[in-house]
Amino acid sequence: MPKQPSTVAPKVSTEELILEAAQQVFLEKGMSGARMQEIADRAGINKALLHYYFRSKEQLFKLIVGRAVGTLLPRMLALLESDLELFEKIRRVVREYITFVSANSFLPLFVVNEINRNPEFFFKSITRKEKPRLDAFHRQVAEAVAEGRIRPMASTELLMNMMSMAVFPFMGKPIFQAVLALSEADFQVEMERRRTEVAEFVIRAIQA
Amino acid sequence: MPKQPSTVAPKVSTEELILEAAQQVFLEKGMSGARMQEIADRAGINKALLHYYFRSKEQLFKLIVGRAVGTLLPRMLALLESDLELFEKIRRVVREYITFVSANSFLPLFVVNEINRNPEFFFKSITRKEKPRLDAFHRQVAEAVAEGRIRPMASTELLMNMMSMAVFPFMGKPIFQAVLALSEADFQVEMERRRTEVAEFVIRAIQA
DNA sequence: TAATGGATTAACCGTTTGGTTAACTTCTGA
DNA sequence: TCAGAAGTTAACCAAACGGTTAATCCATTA
Repeated sequence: MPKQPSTVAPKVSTEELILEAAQQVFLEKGMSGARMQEIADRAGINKALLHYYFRSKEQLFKLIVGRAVGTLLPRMLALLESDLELFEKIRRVVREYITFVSANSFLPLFVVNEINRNPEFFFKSITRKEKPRLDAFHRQVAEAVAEGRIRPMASTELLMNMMSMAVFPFMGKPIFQAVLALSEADFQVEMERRRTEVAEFVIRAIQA
Repeated sequence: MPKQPSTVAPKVSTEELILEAAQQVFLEKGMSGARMQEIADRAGINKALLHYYFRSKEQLFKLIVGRAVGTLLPRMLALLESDLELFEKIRRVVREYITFVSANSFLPLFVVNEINRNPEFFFKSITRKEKPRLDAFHRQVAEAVAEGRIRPMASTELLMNMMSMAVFPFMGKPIFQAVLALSEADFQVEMERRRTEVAEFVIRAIQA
């Protein structure tokens, strides 16, 4: 038998331990700031064992980046391409994205950083699978404009606005906290409110 | 005489050369990714001379961060605290911010990174000068709400939305380019449009 | 139970990196 | 004109770092 989960120790595999530790360290410090020794320490293993499982720092890093991008982008694209009614879609997209980012607040900055630092790698890794065409979303917006349900507006602009308002406050959290004098609790309350308010803000801005 | 600008060589001071080179390298690679040797090379000088002017990498880095934060934040706060009429203020803030970030597109990501990596240092460095109270802006929004000129809306939310839409598209540029299939020229056209459109988007969303 | 192969470790290695030293050059002012 | 200060350099150093080696541990199985 390949696994015999003891009743006392949950016994997480060493590989998972490493990946978890690597994710922590890379998200906190970035590629160049991360240290293989620290990853080993947090995983509770030897540094040599790290190279035994993942040949090099770069390989391990690319794996973590792939995981991070893979949990952020598909989530967004799938909802945008669903066949929900436009306003309902806006509400769902904003709500789900803010909820997810709330629980993974270091992820967006990490992903944005790495994609800016190494765009070619990113381009390849997403076009390798299916090219993320937002045809349905573009069409949906164009139709809503044509039917006069919303004001003339490019779907690209709409998308940028939604995503910006959903994600950026988490990246700029310390800045907003300082400038707006928000405590930790204040900030969380604010983000909780945005979960619904951002969508309504967008809808008011676009409806005819 | 302290300076005798030759007619042939403009003769930039070594210190400025270093700061310029350091800014380039730090913005591109971050603190841990930057190399003192590369900064020296780009400044066209010896590495020892770098330490002669700026004792350590950390000191040089803090200087660059200070300069970066100092060119981003005051610009925003001053306009927000000016006594322009609210809608006009929104138009001006968005326009000026997008224009500035267009010309310094690496700066926001750098600043956001560093502030997240080292929030205490940032908090100190801005509260040391005058504390950035946005009293005028908060009051202005509250009044506009009371007078029924705009819908009930917290000024914090309004500020976050404006700033997010102005800044984030530049940080997420490669992502948006990939997902929306935008060429370099397409992207620039889009940003040019946003220079005015974002403000109108905000105004439509908030007006009663 | 002995052999096999994967898992794990301590010790080590070569390179890179931030920083220093000591000497040399250039500038400045008395 | 010349002495001292400021500017600049090549060579060097110790620490940190990613990565390797060779030996040991340990579970499986024949």
